[in-house]
Amino acid sequence: MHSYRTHNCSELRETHVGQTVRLSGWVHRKRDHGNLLFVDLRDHYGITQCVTDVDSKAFQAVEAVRAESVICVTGTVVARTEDTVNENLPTGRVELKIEDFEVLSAAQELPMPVFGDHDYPEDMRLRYRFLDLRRHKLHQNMVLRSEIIASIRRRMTEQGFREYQTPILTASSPEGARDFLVPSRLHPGKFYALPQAPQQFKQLIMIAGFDRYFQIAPCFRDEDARADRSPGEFYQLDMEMSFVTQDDVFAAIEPVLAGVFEEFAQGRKVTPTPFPRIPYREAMLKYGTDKPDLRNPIEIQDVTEIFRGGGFGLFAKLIEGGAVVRAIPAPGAGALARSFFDKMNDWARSAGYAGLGYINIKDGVPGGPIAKNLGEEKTDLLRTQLGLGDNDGVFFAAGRPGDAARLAGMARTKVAEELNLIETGQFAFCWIVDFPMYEYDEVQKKIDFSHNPFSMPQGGLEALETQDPLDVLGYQYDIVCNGVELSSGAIRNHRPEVMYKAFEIAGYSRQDVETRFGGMLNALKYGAPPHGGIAPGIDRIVMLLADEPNIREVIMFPMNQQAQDLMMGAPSEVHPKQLRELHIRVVLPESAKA
RNA sequence: GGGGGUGUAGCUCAGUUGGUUAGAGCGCUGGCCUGUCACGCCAGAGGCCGCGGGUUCGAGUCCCGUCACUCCCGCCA
Repeated sequence: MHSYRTHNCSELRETHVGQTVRLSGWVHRKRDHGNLLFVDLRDHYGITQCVTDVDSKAFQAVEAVRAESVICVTGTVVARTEDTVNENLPTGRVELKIEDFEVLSAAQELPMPVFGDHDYPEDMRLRYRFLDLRRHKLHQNMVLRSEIIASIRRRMTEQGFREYQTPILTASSPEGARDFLVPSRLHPGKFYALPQAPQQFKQLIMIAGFDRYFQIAPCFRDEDARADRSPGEFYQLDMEMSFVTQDDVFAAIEPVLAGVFEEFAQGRKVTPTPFPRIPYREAMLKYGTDKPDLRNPIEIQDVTEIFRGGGFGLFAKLIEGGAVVRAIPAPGAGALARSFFDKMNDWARSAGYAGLGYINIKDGVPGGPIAKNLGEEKTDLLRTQLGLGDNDGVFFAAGRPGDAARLAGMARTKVAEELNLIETGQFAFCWIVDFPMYEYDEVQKKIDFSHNPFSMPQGGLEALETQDPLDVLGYQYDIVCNGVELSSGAIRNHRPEVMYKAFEIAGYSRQDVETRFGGMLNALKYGAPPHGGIAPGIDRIVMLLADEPNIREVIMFPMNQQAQDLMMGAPSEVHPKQLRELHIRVVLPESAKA
């Protein structure tokens, strides 16, 4: 007989009755009746009930073992009587009568029970991650993550993509996020950087003629965390392809994403391909964001012209100064108490905005200060344009176009949440396309890239030379699911003369471009295929499919919000000898010295 | 760097307008229990009320500061 097990803890059935078997696993739960004792034995696969009584020589030892100890039990599989069958367990029609018992590894008293579905403080869960990972939900999330990644690999490979590895130690890139730096021992004073993404490498792979690349790629960015953004490191399905247009990239990645989501949807609906494509400017107007949640049925409309020169003085005056007014319909809210509208206004003010105006229509009669001052005729115009019913409400966000759109977008989400309008149980995908190449940087008072500077401008060199830079669009796209930005992508700029011009508009000289991106630029001068790609975030895909609100729930060993690994104790101080080897001297900030 | 929330037993939480001895459930320890599967019953141990200062006759409760965790803004081409 095998030293540890003949079966796993999810295998035994009535067909095994009478056999002598051996199981190993963790003591999930004990139920001690004094002279009769049940042990739920758990492993990765499942749970099997083991039983012993006072007549057994193993009884005392089993009674003494603590939960989460690892044990090995040998005994006979017996059928349970009809009244003691547990239909909730796949193994619930049988149990193991313990004849031999061994403790393979005793557990101390637990800081955090594994059994049950209690909530525990996150710092404790992270410090004892190995215990938390034993718990069913988290354990299943990790299995799901593995299956999703396997499915992605299969789907990419079936489409002719090949997986290639790219360096982890590379050069610091001058654009983008803060780099993690690694000091060089052999080259005093010089540093490697961990890749923020394999962006330049995958373009070089295309230039090297490999045609279709993908990688489940680790990416490192030294930026602050969010609930959907783990600090430090994350994974992307990084992909790139040659001789393609934007539509070709969509056609390649859509079936992979749709396929993976359908495979793991468990009854939830998935947007059929092709996914809707929404131009950036339309998204900003209708949804107030470039990552709209299309499960939310509310659409924002511009109502500036109705308020222009009208009876509601505050808005009319703002409009004179260049402001716009955006309307956010709130279906059915008109019948709600005034406190609902006041609460929304308070919420907007607490978010740092001047406030949120409203009209509440009750039994066909518009109420509130805006309706009163605007007058009946214009209020009717609003009702017609927005299609408001007899008991609907509407909120107004007024301000500079960017601010008004942002507030309207947040209000759209807030209203839908408050009114319970978001249709759950589905994955609503869309592409956001036609991002502008440039935007005006109010702080630096100059034109700057709004997204990826390596994207190909629509219209190419001619567009850059003849159009207002702020009107130039890029072959640049995002894919969004349920309001979560899964990825940005682009058709790349593979022509050096277009790149020089694109950077010139943003204020970079030829010399600047060569200094900063010499390697890439050089490669483009020796025959580069037109190419493009995208890099959907793996962690966020798993988060959506696992229906988890926090990215740490789908990462095996995550860091906390302060980018610390509480289990391993990272980051940590190092021995002075290590610093000397690396030619590093630590200069602490004043605040850390005390 | 900034704003919000939380911090009471190992864990989850309650604790009234400031009032005498800070409670419950789970877990832990001991006892009883031969069909449980959230087993049950009895008893017990376990508290710098995050930390520091202040107001007060009196602070878990009020004020100021600080620390930790978390959510958000900035940041993330």
